[in-house]
Amino acid sequence: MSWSGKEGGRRGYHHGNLREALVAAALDLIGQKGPAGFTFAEAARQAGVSAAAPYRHFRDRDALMADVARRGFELFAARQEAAWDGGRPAPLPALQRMGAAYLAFAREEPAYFSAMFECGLPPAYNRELEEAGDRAIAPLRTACEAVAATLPSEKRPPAMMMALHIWTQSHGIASLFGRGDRARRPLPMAPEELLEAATLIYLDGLGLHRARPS
Amino acid sequence: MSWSGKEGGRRGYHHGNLREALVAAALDLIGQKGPAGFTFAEAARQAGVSAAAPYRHFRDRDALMADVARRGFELFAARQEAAWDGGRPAPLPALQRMGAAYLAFAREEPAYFSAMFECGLPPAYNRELEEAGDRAIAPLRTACEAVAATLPSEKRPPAMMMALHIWTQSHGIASLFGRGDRARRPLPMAPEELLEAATLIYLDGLGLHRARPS
DNA sequence: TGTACATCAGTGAACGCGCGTTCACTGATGTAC
DNA sequence: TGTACATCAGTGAACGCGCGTTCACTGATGTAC
Repeated sequence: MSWSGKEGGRRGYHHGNLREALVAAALDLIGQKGPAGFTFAEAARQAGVSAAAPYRHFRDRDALMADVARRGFELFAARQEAAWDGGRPAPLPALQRMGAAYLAFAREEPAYFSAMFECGLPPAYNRELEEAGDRAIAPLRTACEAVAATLPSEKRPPAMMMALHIWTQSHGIASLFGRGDRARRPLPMAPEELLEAATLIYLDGLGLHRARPS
Repeated sequence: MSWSGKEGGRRGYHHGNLREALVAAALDLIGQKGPAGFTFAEAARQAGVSAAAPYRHFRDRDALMADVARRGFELFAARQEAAWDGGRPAPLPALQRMGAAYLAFAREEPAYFSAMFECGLPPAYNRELEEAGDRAIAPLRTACEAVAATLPSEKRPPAMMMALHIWTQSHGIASLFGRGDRARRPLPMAPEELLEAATLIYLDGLGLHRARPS
């Protein structure tokens, strides 16, 4: 990332990759001070350009924020997809991996996480953001369909409801106890354990029979 | 609330109840523009005093924010307590009422809700805030103990784990889909239904036998 | 009941600051011929 | 290969603004006697 500005990567009058550098700077600032403590001017400074330069690439601060959030959703979706890994070796452990991946994302990418969920912009700020947000839940939905298919058909729940249940459960744990920034609350156990137990109990309630650890 | 300033409630040189008026103004501003869009100066203006006056009552902006959050936790705890209502007529429906109360709080008091969970202050900003936050989960813990007591003792889960599962599930639904402000996401059903279904399935998974609506 | 006085909760002016945004401009790039 | 030129991505100075915070101050309150 020689264009991020911090390493003095300017190559002359033209920056070369200012758009990317601004995103990197925004991410860095959001990570340090939260979504509220990030300003257009400081992102420019960190990228090594004048305060007017960002206007060539983003309409305003919100537009940059939305782009960061959009990228966050894309990255998140890719991580979820990777965790699912086609449901190998079996849907249940793969689904559990997705839960762990959710928490890992919140911990390791707190800047993306808060841009996605706590930046104050409406989820439908623009079409790109809205669609990225929708796409981000798709892998979980797919996974829930596969898990639901292993249930007896007469008590098979709607996959979308399952996905929403697991999504909101993961999100609640991540945003209260699993985040990587200073808003994290103390918890007498690992967030991963809390989520894994919740998911197992939930799936039990759906009739998924399995060996339960005593 | 004649002291809130908006109705011109000043009674003379001394405000009379500036502390409360500042809290009311903060709440109003947070509700309108989110935690980030609330400033000390504007709270003073809304309370009808000079910008220097708030310093007689709060060390700085964060201290006022923390006080709003603390009051939010107190109010929330009272609402949860009321919803539980001693577990009448039975623990399960009373627990369900608490879930509904969680969502109702998020919807009806979005300003308190975001001050409590999204203001950017650490949960242990000061002792008062930390303790109020801890007290806020107590009613749910009590409820979970009562529900757990109805389970066969050999598979009775730790009440604290149950409470954390239900808390985080409620919180995830509330903060993604159930909030009363513009950060709310669309959902193809009522958040209350989503939460109620999740709780029933979860309790089923814990072995709580009940008539399941087909 | 009246007066003196300590205490307190406000004022308002001032300060430095950083932000967002606009503007005419200019240096660099790349393309047509 | 060289030159002219259009386009583009930057500059830097300027603007108005609102914020946070400090300061010496002053008006109101309430209490002791």
